[in-house]
Amino acid sequence: MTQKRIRNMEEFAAVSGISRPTVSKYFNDPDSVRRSTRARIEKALERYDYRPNIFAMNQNRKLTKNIGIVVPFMADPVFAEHARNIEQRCISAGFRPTLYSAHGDPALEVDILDGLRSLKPAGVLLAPLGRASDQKEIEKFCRDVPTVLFDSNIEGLGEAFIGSDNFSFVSQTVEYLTRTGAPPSFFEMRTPANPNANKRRVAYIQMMDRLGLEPHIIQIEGEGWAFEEIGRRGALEILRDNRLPTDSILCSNDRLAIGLLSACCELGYRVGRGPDCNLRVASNDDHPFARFTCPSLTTAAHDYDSVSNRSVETLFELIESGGEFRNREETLFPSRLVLRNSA
Amino acid sequence: MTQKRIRNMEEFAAVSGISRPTVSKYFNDPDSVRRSTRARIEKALERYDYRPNIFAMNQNRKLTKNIGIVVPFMADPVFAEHARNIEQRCISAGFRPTLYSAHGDPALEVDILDGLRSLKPAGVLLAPLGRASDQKEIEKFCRDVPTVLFDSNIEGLGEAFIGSDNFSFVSQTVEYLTRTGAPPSFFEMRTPANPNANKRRVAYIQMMDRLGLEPHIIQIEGEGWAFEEIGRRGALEILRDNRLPTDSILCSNDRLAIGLLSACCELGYRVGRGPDCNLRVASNDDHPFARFTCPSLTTAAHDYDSVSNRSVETLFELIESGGEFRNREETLFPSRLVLRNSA
DNA sequence: ATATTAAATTGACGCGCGGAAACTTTTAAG
DNA sequence: CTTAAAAGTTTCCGCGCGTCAATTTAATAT
Repeated sequence: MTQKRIRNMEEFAAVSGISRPTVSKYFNDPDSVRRSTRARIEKALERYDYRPNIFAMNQNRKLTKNIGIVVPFMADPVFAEHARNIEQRCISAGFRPTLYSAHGDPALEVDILDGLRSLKPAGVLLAPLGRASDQKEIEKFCRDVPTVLFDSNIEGLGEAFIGSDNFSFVSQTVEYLTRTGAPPSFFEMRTPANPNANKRRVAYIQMMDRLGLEPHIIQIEGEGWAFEEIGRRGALEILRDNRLPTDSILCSNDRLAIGLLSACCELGYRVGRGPDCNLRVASNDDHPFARFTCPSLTTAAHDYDSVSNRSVETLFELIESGGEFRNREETLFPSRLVLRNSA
Repeated sequence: MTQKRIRNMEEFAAVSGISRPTVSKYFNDPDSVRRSTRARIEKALERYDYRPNIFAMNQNRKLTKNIGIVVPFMADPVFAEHARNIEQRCISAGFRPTLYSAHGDPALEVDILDGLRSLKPAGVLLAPLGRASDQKEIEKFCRDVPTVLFDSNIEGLGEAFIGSDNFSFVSQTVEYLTRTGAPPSFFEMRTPANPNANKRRVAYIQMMDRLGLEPHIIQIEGEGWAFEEIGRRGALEILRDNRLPTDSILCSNDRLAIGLLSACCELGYRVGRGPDCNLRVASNDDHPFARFTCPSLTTAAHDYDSVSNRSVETLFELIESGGEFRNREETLFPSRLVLRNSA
């Protein structure tokens, strides 16, 4: 089938009967050449499996087709899902996405951005670690590379932010819990890694005020990204010491809730809204595993698809408009309450 | 601090007082130059933040410092953990790892390998999808690129395989369950995506035979990588139809077990080894969430660290020995039984 | 048919680096 | 102090492609 191996664009241009500069144009943008020549090139492409040397391509190009996707913690399935969505969309748009995880480590996050810079990416989608992030370094990076932040906002960084509306989350869960039973305490880490956590606490207080109820916040200790274990340990203490004012608890996020449910299980608490239950647990995120906890977790769901879709769209707009927006827009998507069995 | 921006290696060589070819040697291998010159270069490196153009570097080099890491499904925290380990080790060895997930899609797996090929990687660590993988394409890839398989073996593919000893898993869980109670049924997918699943079934039968017990295999329907949901649906049927010969069940893997526990919770089964329990559930893998299920999951744990460490070491050996081994070795690590509360 | 415009060709240069050859300097060994 | 080996320097070429200017060819309009 393949008569001879094509070594470079020169040779490929020869066998396709088109000049090399035109072939080069084609690979940069297939629509930039006439339909007839495009057809000829693609016919040749079928017979000879040539692809331009990616290193030589990117060497001189001002802008590559590379896109960096950086998430804070890949072992969290939420980010794996986001990554999958974003990756696919980038690929279909003709870009070359590369996925990175900071694995919860701010130094690694900086290293990733550093390495990314030398890939001359057309743009970067960054879900930062948050509080732990080295903001100065990220700011430096954003000056050099068109960057869209998602999931976790850092004021002023990046050309845009796309995330979820934390108030929408907490207001719905608080409203539901108070309407159907006792008002909830708020269960969170004392020093949360993620800025969304702070907004959720504020939203909780605001909602309780609005309902004329006394907010009650339980802050547990723990550093790092092992939220389940932190939630479990914290919950064991809380439950043993009987520090809950009511039978209702709202977790800042699902991973903490998973840990809390695990603690409930250990201590023999019955979680749910049945008459024989002694605790109601709700949470925020709709983690992929929230469906499979015991009992299944009532939670406010991210609009994952919208967030990742809009993130990608925004990045494309950013790239097309030369890497800068006039003003930094923050897009927030509301949540959807998912009623399951835990509350 | 930085007097002027360094544009290329030529300029950097000038300011460091070393000739360009020597500087080039340094960047290929810092130990290949004299200590004194290395010191001079690194002193210059502190004052000027120059780094060689990665595209120009890789263009002519026969072998790059790139390493590809391909996992079948990143939303499975097991692979996220593996990836983290492997990434770090590659970086400290001076390589440039890039992480890819096939997201359960065989076509994407092939695309990833295809894209990887054009990165001229020094080597690739591949955890294949398994049954669904396009074996011919993977074979082609392995001919071009030094590849080490891990986690999931495909007979004859890659220069080596590093994984876990499935017999070690199942023998321990079966032995434990039979020693402490009724012999277990084996709960698995009828068409498992992963080849380890088949080996586990065989091991189960073998162990039951050895103990003079009748094996009982429950095969549930379901395609894809949403194991938890598949396990849950399957378990709901099994439990409703009362198709369990004993009160003991061994799941092929933890993700199925998580689904099964979820079903148990829904149907009000009490899982555990207490006198008031009506089901014992054990499993294999020690998934990061196995600690947090209700009840916590008794399972045979992968020696994750050993597998990922040995995989990386093997790949490095492979790279140093020119990309080929005399014979394909398969290294299997035994499991460790983790007793928790589900059995 | 001719004028106009769009697209392709020709020929050439440059990107930043790897690598080789021939030569010079430094280092270590006797 | 001599000598050979090791390391560094100079000079050059090539990698594969982007890109540009000048030119020719093809498509579209008048």
